[in-house]
Amino acid sequence: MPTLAPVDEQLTYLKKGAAEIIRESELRSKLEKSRATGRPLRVKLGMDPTAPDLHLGHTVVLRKLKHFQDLGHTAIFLIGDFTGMIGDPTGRSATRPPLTAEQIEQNAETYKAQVFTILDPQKTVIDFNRRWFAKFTADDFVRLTAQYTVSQMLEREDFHKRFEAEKPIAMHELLYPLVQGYDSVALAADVELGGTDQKFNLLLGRELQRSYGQESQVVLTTPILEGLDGVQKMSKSLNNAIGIHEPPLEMYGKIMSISDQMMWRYYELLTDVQVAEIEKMKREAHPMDAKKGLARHIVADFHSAEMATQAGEDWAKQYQKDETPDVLEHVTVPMARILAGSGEPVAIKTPPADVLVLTPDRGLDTAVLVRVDKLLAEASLAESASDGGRKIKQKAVEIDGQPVDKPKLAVPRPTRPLVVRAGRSMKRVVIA
RNA sequence: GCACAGGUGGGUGAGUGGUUAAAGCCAGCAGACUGUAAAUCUGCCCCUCCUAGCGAGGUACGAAGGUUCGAAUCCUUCCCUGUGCACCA
Repeated sequence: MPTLAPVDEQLTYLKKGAAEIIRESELRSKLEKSRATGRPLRVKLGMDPTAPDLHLGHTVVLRKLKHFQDLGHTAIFLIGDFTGMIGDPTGRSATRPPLTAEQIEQNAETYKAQVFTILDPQKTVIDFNRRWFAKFTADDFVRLTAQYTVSQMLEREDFHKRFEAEKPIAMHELLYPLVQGYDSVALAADVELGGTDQKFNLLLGRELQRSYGQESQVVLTTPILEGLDGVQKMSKSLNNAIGIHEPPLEMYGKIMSISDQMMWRYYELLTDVQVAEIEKMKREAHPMDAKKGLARHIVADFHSAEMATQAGEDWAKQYQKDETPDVLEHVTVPMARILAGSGEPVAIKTPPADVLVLTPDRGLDTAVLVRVDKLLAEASLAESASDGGRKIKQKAVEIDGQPVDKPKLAVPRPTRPLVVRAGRSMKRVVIA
């Protein structure tokens, strides 16, 4: 194990981008002790394998774990396969069906892969809380629940609010923090990381450790990243998220669409750009250039520098110059699903008024008629055929650069790929 | 178990028998504008079909039945949530 860096240096590094550290003095003394003994700190970050697709919001805390890892401490990524089995009940209408063991395993695998886009696989300890909860007896459970009281539990803000508002609180929801807190006991964690929304749970871990005769962990929270709207937290279900596996151009474009104000927060929480440098850009750089820089940083992190550059060029083509990007998402649409009428080839020398004939096809004799609204729906450029029809009416659709104002399109055979644009999104569509 | 109060579109929240795919607001989408954005203005915002039209049909107000020419609106049963009471060998 290499010698750990001086404590002050470590602290500065770790404090950057942290929302709160409870308590900093304890972290300092833990760091000091660790440095003196050469024993790295055990740093825990837990996630439930319920939503297997990570987005940039999740990476904020992962990056913090990485920081600990960079300093030579032990990063423990805990997959809450037990807690995941219980099922997170926050959704109001339907109780989520409990995940099966297979789903959990599957999710855990995809989790690992995604987490390693940030963490160093060689140095990361992956653990599962099923490892200890599978052996938990009813006795153990009673002992665990006896460590805490209902009123203490109700201090938690969301429980409190729901209680006041006479909204339902399921029993197992109350159990959740206890179970999560016990993970820290089982792992003998020195530090636990989490979003600020996890504060209560993390603090509970401290108390439980004390109850079980351990030294309390230090809690370090990271801010919850706002999504593309700049207001609500980033979340897939709120449709304001940037997934870490999104294609470069899409990722780049989404970052470019955030507000100027939000971009600084993204700089702070999602890049390693120094604070001083960020401040300098705020004063001197053109917002658009700064934002392009941000987009390039982030795309490079999850793809590569080359792809980031390519995405930057393509983005400029699509949104600034109104050209077609070099790298475009492909999608194949089965002809049979989008046919208009019988699907019999028709003469297009004199096309009906509701049929669009693309310029290069003008001289052709026959073609098959397809419905543009369905084409959009099948290519995921519209939510449904109805939605596609609306977009056509709103003059949001272009095919090969030509505005579409008709419900049908003449497609000659053999078909060629078409560049279809619906509003902001654009795809290369192959009709097969 | 009993009583009371509730369950409306992605979210809020109107609507108590009939110009209603269901007000308003928020979110979302599209167009104009722009520096990508923000702000602003305009249109859209369940699905399907087509002759693409202020077209036709089908679904929709917890669920299922019923009353009625007609129900989100009335009745019945059921489900779910909350509160109070009861129960607690």
